[in-house]
Amino acid sequence: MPLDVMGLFFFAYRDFVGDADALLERQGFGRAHHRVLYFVNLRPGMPVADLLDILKITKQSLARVLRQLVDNGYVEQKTGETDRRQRLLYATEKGRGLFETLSATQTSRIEAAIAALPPEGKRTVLRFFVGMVEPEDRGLLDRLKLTEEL
Amino acid sequence: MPLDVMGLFFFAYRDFVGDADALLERQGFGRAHHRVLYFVNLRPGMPVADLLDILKITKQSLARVLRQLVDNGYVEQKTGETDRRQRLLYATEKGRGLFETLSATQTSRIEAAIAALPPEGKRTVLRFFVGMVEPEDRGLLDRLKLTEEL
DNA sequence: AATAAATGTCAACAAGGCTGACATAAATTT
DNA sequence: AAATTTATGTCAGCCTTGTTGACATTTATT
Repeated sequence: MPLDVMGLFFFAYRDFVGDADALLERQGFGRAHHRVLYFVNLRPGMPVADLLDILKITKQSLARVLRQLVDNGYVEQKTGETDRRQRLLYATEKGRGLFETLSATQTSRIEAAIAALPPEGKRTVLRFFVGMVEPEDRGLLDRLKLTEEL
Repeated sequence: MPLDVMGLFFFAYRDFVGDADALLERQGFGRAHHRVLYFVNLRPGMPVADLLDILKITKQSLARVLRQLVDNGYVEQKTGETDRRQRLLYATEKGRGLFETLSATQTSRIEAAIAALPPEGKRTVLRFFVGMVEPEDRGLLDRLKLTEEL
């Protein structure tokens, strides 16, 4: 059993998400807000349904977090042009700023970890991650343009 | 910004921990119970303080989860021999069985992901994980013997 | 004998998951 | 045109698993 992979995966993720926690708390936000900010920054104009699919949470859970982000001016919703039922999500200038602040420590942690690897290290790690994702969701990774280095 | 690493890390961890969720629910347990089972299986005889340090949660949070595991016969506590204040944690036969059931799908997912990598792939991934962990906790990884393949 | 350490316990609270029910506007189908 | 489906929102209540603070017990250390 690859117990070492399981354990190190746990520790690595624990410290990866922990980076932003102190900063988030100052805004009265939590990890759920961070995840939304990440995806809204990554692909501006994403409809609510896509975000639900990605986060694999219920619309009621998302609604709570999203409302706080909208009310505080970090995210804005625009009616879709082709389908006017959709609410497309965009980070505001303020939202992009917060996301960059939250990402700063995560970025240096990731870059340092990759810099210590052999030449093809980053590609190998990314391929491992893709391999861990449910096959039916791998197309989503492509659509989000997360697999362009592979 | 290594946005791709952040995103793929999220998806990979989401599906990794998701594997056990359905099985856990049948026992009335959650992810917190799984984490405890993992470490107690990995290093039997671990004192409570070490587990608190690893999980980075409060003793009150751990106590609730631990009590359920003990009450249901998955974990047992033995008084430490050298220091009789300690309660050393051991998985029972039942606890080891549940852990193996929970790990089965995770194990195949990990092994498939690694099999698709180049020869040194597993080492590279493990080194990345270690690099993501807080330097002050890397000694703990060694003590848990999670870094033996490196 | 006094203090510190390892653990447990009670109580109250918060974040962020969940379900179920219902509402509205816009698109699609019949 | 009417009926249905889709995308989204909202209200209400529940659960797990985090949190803090206070206090108790047993054992080790000073």
